[in-house]
Amino acid sequence: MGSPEDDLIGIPFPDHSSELLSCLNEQRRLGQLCDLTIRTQGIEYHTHRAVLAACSHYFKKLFTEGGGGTVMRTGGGGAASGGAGASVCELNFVGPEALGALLEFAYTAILTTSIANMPAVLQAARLLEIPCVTAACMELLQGSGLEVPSPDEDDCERARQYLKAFPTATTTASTSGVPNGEDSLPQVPLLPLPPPPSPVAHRSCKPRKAFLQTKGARETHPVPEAPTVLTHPLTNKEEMVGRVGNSGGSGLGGSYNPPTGAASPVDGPLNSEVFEGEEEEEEMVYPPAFRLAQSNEPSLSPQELGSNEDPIDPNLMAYLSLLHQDALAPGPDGQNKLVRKRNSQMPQECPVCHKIIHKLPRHMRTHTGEKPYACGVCSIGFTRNDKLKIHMRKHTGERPYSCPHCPARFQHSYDLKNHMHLYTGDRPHECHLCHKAFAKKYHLQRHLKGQNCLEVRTQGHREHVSGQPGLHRETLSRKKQTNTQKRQDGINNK
DNA sequence: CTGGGGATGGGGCCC
DNA sequence: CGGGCCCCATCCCCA
Repeated sequence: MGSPEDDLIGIPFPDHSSELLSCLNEQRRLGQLCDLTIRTQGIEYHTHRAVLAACSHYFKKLFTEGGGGTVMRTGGGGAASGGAGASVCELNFVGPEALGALLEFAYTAILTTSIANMPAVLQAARLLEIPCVTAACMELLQGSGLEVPSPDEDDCERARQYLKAFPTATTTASTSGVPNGEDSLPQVPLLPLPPPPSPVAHRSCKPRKAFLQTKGARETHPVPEAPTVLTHPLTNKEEMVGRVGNSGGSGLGGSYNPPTGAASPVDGPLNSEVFEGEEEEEEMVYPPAFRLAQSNEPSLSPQELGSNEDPIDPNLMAYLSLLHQDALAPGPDGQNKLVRKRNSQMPQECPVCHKIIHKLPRHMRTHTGEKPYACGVCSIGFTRNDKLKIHMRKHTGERPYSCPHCPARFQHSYDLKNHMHLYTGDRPHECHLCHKAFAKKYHLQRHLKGQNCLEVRTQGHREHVSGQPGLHRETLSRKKQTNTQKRQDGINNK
């Protein structure tokens, strides 16, 4: 009998985690199985405790160290009925926009927010103890030359107090789950609420405001801080908005669409900070992915550009946001533009994978998933025109690379090069263990990876031989002989 | 298991 | 600064 490890196989399902998250997000959108309602400044969000606890240390403490676990049982009965009867958290120390963005992040791994709202999101991420978001926001703000706000002590204290008071704070919500007035929700003894302006509003955002004004790209939308548009194509926001029939909100809360039917967060206190005198909506310069999503080009749908199954790298979002900023950069500053232009011609470090790339825009399409060049025959999309051109050879039958020694013709130059190995006898890829040589590197890799190399097998056994009595040296040597014989036969046949 | 062709993706370089 | 080409890597399929 072998060891237990011999009997166990592990079958990976790489998509499982993303699909799981996607399902949870769907449940959240439909209000299904939600066992918690978060309320902040009159806005309610239905959500799942487990998801929050998995993302946020604060929520984890809230639900596990406090009395949340026991309370949850009281509200658990309603969970299956679509969130009715779920527990309610009052988190008035976090603004609705920031909370919406963080919830979106928790369920999609995509942080969708505006540069202007970034400080509020940062503060919320700090309070809720979501380190990766905190780090990403700080990096983005620093990279943008914006002020990184220091933690708000008042909010921190309120968060702490809420954490302490939580065991007695949660209870069942109204059966409807809809904020249909001030139903008798027990309130957590919190510090006095600040006046309506959200944390965003009362923070030192004047420089940012001026910054955005000089960008001249803020608009007359009801939301003073539209989410960074660059994130739109990379989340399936349009689809989501469309599905719930909310055509109005482009803000974070609006995109989240809390299923309560309550006033959209876009109508929140932030509106008090509507920028004045910015009536003209300038044409925004979007990154290619967004242009595609906006246009009628046939290649990409928003889902293809980025879906829940394909969460965008935070660094990519930062890059896109910076692109967006560049697009909004003040025109008269010719020098800055010159610098940017020159930089764009030089090899640049990819903000996502950190490789040095000569043609960064082209490279970025590999991260955004943009495939603007679609085959007219089979509709396959390509990131580059030259790839489409090569692909078209498949349909046209064109084989421009012909072998000088035989009638063989190839679609790809590299295939011809591989083919030429036949005549040169060149086998440049040699196994360093068994010294078997291969014409193609991949064959060597397959040789090693597939445990085809006798030496790999042998070494592997030497390493585990003490723990694996089931295999004997005798067997190994027999196999070795067989393989050697086979190789000899092959050579002789040739 | 190996060899060969096909297909696709990505980077560098030149124009 | 994008288009086009070349080269390379990787994977798949099939004999």
